[in-house]
Amino acid sequence: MGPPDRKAREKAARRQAILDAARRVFADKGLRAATIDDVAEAAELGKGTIYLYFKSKEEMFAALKLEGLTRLAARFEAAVDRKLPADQNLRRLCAAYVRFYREEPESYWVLYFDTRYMDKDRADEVVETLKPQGMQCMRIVADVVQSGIDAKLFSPSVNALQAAIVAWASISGILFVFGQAAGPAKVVPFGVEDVLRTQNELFINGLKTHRTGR
Amino acid sequence: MGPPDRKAREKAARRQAILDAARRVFADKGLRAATIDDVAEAAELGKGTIYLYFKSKEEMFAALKLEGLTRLAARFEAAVDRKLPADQNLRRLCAAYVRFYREEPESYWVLYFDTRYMDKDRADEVVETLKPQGMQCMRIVADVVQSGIDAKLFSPSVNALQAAIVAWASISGILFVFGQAAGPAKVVPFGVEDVLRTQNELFINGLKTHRTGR
Amino acid sequence: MGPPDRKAREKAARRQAILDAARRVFADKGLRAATIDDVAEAAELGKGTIYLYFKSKEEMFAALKLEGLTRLAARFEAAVDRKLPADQNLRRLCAAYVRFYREEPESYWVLYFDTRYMDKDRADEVVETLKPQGMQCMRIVADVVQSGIDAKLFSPSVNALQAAIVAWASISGILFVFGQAAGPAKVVPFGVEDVLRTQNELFINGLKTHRTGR
Amino acid sequence: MGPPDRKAREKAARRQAILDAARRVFADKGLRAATIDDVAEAAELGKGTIYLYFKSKEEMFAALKLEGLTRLAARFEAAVDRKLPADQNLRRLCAAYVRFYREEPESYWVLYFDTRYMDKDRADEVVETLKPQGMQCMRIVADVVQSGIDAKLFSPSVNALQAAIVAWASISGILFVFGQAAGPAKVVPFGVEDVLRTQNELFINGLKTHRTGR
DNA sequence: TATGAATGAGGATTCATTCAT
DNA sequence: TATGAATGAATCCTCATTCAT
Repeated sequence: MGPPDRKAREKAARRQAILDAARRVFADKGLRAATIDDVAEAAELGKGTIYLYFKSKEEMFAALKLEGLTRLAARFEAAVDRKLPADQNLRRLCAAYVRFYREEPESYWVLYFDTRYMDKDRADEVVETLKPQGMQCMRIVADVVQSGIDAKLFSPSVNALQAAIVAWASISGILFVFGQAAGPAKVVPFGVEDVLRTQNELFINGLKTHRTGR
Repeated sequence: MGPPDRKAREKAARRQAILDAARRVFADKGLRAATIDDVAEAAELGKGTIYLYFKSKEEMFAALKLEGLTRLAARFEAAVDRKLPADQNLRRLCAAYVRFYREEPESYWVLYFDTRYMDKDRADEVVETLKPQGMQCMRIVADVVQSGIDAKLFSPSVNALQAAIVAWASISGILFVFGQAAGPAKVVPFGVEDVLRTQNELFINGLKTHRTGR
Repeated sequence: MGPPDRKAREKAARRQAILDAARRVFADKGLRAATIDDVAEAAELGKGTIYLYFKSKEEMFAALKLEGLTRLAARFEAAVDRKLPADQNLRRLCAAYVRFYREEPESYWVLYFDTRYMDKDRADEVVETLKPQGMQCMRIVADVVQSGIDAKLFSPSVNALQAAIVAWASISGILFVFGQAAGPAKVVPFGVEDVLRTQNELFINGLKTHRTGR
Repeated sequence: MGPPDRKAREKAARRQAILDAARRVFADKGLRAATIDDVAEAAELGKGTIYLYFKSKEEMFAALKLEGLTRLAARFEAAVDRKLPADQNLRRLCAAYVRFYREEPESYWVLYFDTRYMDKDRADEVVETLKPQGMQCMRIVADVVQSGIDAKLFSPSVNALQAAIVAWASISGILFVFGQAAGPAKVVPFGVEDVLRTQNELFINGLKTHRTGR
């Protein structure tokens, strides 16, 4: 715990401060319009300093993605109560996701921003970094589903991990589609909450065993 | 049906040719990186000519969105066979969507591109233009769900239109999440088809009446 | 007076119609912002047609200049009444100029637009075209001054032509300076009419013989 | 004074260097044809750098206008010698203006460039900035006229400020009209100096009391 | 380590002019 | 003669990134 350690801690703190500033700026001006200058100003740092902590704007995005995913994982972790039945927990997970979306929308949006437009190499790097957190999120959901299967609440033919992905992607998709300024969701007379509730019930219901199989 | 008619037809054809070129360019270089110059070159036209047909890059995007939605609606229309049971039709609709995504991915991606980053006014305009087609897509799905309810295949407590949105957004979300170069979906050992099949079955199952309500 | 004559007359009329349209457009949108398209539309002609009558935008400007000068000369001609004393006539000329400025401001502005920025050759050509009309305007004023000298109303040491130029340029200068959106004249609490009246009286007074020479 | 002071001085110097380069470029290529690239090249700076010092091309023009006016005010200030009679001082002011025009014509021309074609808002801003300097120029001339009135050299019925404006606008007008590549002044056999001398004498003479008022 | 001035490639858009019909 | 679709050079401005201090 000598000086080099303190140095490292300070460096990490500064890096975090930049990420926080970036998130604020993106929330304000939108992902597209925000510039490095904006971030630097918000962080009360020189523009050049940003580049001491992030090789490029893209890397900053990647870091933000990772952070968002980490925050989401933490919310998921906190949402699950092992003493409750699986369907209850799924509802709680869904609610946790929605709160995440409501409370820090830019953390949500940054998850879906721009990855499709990175170079392949860059993208692969990012994926590599994101893998553990992404997996953890999936794991939490999958575990809940599995516990439901184990408790005979859900059909034994369900693949827990696949179901977790379906849940994740469905909810993400709904939030995404509703979050767009223009989008198919704008043409219907429902709010995002209504649709999410429906999705949740259909999903949970879908996991259960039916008298009449298909 | 004299010359003015031919003029109009030629104008429409040229416009269409530009849209086709644009779609190709976007598929090649990605939505973000593509420039008007690229489109002009692909269309074998001067840069200025593009502006005779589209007031701005944004308007071109809007046109592309509308076109994509129209194509998708047509595929949906063709996919439904009223003589089949509702669950079969839902599977066919899902398959149609996936084919759309496979066969003209850029038509899919352009639907979700950039709307969140437009000015509010511009976005509202675009929404207004897109509404009819968007509604039609939803309608087709909703009608199938309703027919399932009427046939007692699905639970009477289901709201057909909401279910349609859930289906739409879920599938869109899955495609979106899997289409990302980097994304949570990259961390799991399944292909998009597997997940879509699971989603489809869960969804259809979810619509059915259970012995045990929740 | 056969058909070729009619052709020529029609051509001239069309040309005039274009100039009229151009003047209207320039008055509407400002000299700078007006495009050939605007003129064509205002003239209810195709854009290409404009080029059948004017080799270039610049030539159209030159034609407009000539026309403006001709109109001004006509107003000057009409303003002078040989039976009145010279100072009266000078006031009438000044008033005629102001009316010109008030009633067709674009004719005024076009006189001063852009000439400084033409190629030397082009400018010389234009000057050559403008010379007769310009000279005529000067002549009218100079004749009035000369008549005042002859009538012993004005000092015999005055050079009539130079005085005419002074009058012309002074009034033009005042109108110009006051017509600017931003300009020194905007900082003073007088209207253009006040200043013109003052200029007029000072000028006329200046032409008269003083008891005390300088 | 420390480094921040030096920084500020350097920044101001660079800004000034850009303005100087701009003036040179405008003198070379004409106000219209000069581009930001030209200015950047002349200043031996990158194009982007210009935008660090001036928000837009228009702002650079405004700065140039202000600078020109300030230089002119300084020349006016220096030209007046309170110990001399008012008519002498008026001649000296006129001469100072002409020297300004001869020695830095682009400073003169930029004063009259483009203001008529700015947006109203932009123009108002510019006027606001220019007001103090513009007023000072007028003041200097008006004070001289007033001193002539006080000394009974000029008529007591003269309004000093209006007379100042007349003088200013008349001389500006003459310079403007003679400076045009094409213009009415090109048709007469006098040089600008002749005409200015005439204007000067007529003006001064006009200010004096006549035996015969009108 | 921190800075912010400098950079210049890049991109959207405009518009005078041409030319095939 | 009349047209208007096509053109592309020209221009302003942005912003991620570098680098000397």
